[in-house]
Amino acid sequence: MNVVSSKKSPKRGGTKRDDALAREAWALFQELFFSRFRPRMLALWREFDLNPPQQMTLGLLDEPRPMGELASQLQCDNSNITGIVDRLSDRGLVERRPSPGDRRVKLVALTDEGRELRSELDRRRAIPPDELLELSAADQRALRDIIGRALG
Amino acid sequence: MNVVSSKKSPKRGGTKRDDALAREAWALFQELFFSRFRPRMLALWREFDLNPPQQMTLGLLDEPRPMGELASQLQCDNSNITGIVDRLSDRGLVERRPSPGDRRVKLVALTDEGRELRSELDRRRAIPPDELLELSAADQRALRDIIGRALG
DNA sequence: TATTGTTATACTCTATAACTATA
DNA sequence: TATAGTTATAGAGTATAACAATA
Repeated sequence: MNVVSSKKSPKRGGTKRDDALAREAWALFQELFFSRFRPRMLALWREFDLNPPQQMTLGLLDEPRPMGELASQLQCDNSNITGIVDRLSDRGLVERRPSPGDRRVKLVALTDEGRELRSELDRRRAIPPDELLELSAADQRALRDIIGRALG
Repeated sequence: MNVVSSKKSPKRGGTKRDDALAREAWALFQELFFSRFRPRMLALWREFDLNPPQQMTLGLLDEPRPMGELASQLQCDNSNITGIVDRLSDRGLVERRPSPGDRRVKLVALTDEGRELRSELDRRRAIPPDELLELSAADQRALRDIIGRALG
């Protein structure tokens, strides 16, 4: 993942294509994520015996959601969700419910057990990695504010 | 992925567990990655007909590497690499070579075609997302510097 | 004996197409 | 006719265990 651009900005600054700074920031962002944060996340999910789509599905179930909405959030076909929800359901973490308005729709909801697991997962997910904890308070604040602006 | 902590810092500041800023930064970092950057990456990989492990494997092949090293970088079992490399090899993107020092070891190397695809992939991966391009130059610079410090 | 990579097996994810029950 | 979810099928990722070749 060594995609750091070493290109320098042009002599006449402020032009339309002067994206050298953004390229450097993006390269470092990717390196930080893939080399440090991603392995940590995978380990956490494994600890809860969840693979990525299962983890993502639980993460979406703040409230009951239709199968189709889960599919679009997971960027996969409707048919995949059937199996994913089947397996979470076999573990007693989620259940299917009828939808009041449309009898074709099934809502997926957390069970009590699923809610417990999801809470513990949220608690653990919210703990910042050492790389962020070791930054100065000023850096932490600036990072928070900049990412907030990036999110619009 | 709504894991933003709303906890405020304690009255007597500077204590050991005062990590509220880091928690906020981390929550926003995760939201930015999962809701904006990850879908973009998946789309790019799909454009090249690569799934995540294949994309990761090509990304590691700056130079020829033993199967076992690929396995440890991908955090999967040795046996999985056999199939992943088989399929990349069937597409003519990589090849197995003997290792000079140890006849048990096989080195995986990019073919010419693999090198071309990998270069194009790197070029596309290096293009910053709009969320970063639209930040002010000051924010881009600060982000680059802070992430650089986080990486140590 | 230990290690590298493969094979065999089983389970899960993923996409496509055909099907059902609703709308 | 169109839509939501399922089933059937096939290809790919993943883990475990057993294995061959080599160290």
